[in-house]
Amino acid sequence: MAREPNPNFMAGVPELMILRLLQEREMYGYEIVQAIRAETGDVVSIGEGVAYTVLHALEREGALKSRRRRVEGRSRIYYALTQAGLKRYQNLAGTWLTLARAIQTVIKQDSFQTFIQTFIMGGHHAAV
Amino acid sequence: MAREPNPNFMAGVPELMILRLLQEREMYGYEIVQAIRAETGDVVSIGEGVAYTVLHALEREGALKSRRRRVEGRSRIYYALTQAGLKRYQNLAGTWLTLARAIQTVIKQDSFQTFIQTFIMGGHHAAV
DNA sequence: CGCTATACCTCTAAGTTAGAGGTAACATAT
DNA sequence: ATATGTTACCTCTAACTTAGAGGTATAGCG
Repeated sequence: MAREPNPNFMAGVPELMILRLLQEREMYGYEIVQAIRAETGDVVSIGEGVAYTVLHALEREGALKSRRRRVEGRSRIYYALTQAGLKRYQNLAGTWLTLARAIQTVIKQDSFQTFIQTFIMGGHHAAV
Repeated sequence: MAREPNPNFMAGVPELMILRLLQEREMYGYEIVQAIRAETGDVVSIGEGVAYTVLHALEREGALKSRRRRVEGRSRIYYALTQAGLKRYQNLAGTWLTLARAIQTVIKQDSFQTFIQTFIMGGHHAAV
């Protein structure tokens, strides 16, 4: 039960990513976790525990609805966006775009340091 | 003691913003809170409680050092980055740039919805 | 049969944040 | 002098998010 110092770089990102995916098509938990990694090139990687927690919370709040399906002999719980869920995604996405822009602007003001980060030190990974 | 549902859109943003400012010059808590609002055009607005909590934590961890100064008859506690603090800022900034870029890319894939958010619904504000 | 991958789930510890609350000094206006 | 407002510091709690460990069960393959 040794716990890392936990950087905890962000909040709401898992939810945002999940809503983003479900806005396109119905998906199941396990699939969502893999898809987020694939979509962001591993920049964002959420654990299964977080994924299911978020999915359950969103369903409880009416943003998602689920149905059990048997596909290729496997039992899966597919989640789909409700109208409320779509609205929630649009709000979250809007807020994040604004925030992401603001942060980039502010941080990039030290261009020397950005140069180093981007071209010399290379990429970064955020374990969500 | 009525509590809002707490959107809690992000984590680490207050720390990032504070380090960013102190990387330029020595500042005091109250000043930092105003500066963040000004710098981001109110997109990011951290409460005093959060600001002082973060400042104290960062000092405890050796990322900042403080000194009490009397300026214009007012007693202020000025915080400055240490070497460790600078390093910490550079790491955090790098991670956030990458994250912000990834999120923007992913979200902007639904361009219709982005169009609406950006040009029709207008800006968003995030209370951190 | 044992192994791996799929697929679901729960729990705890640690962390962040909002917001309410509080103190004190100074500045200006009444 | 007193009131009000601003500056400037601080603490506390409740709510929430997250990481990570742990657990179950089924399917497919060698």
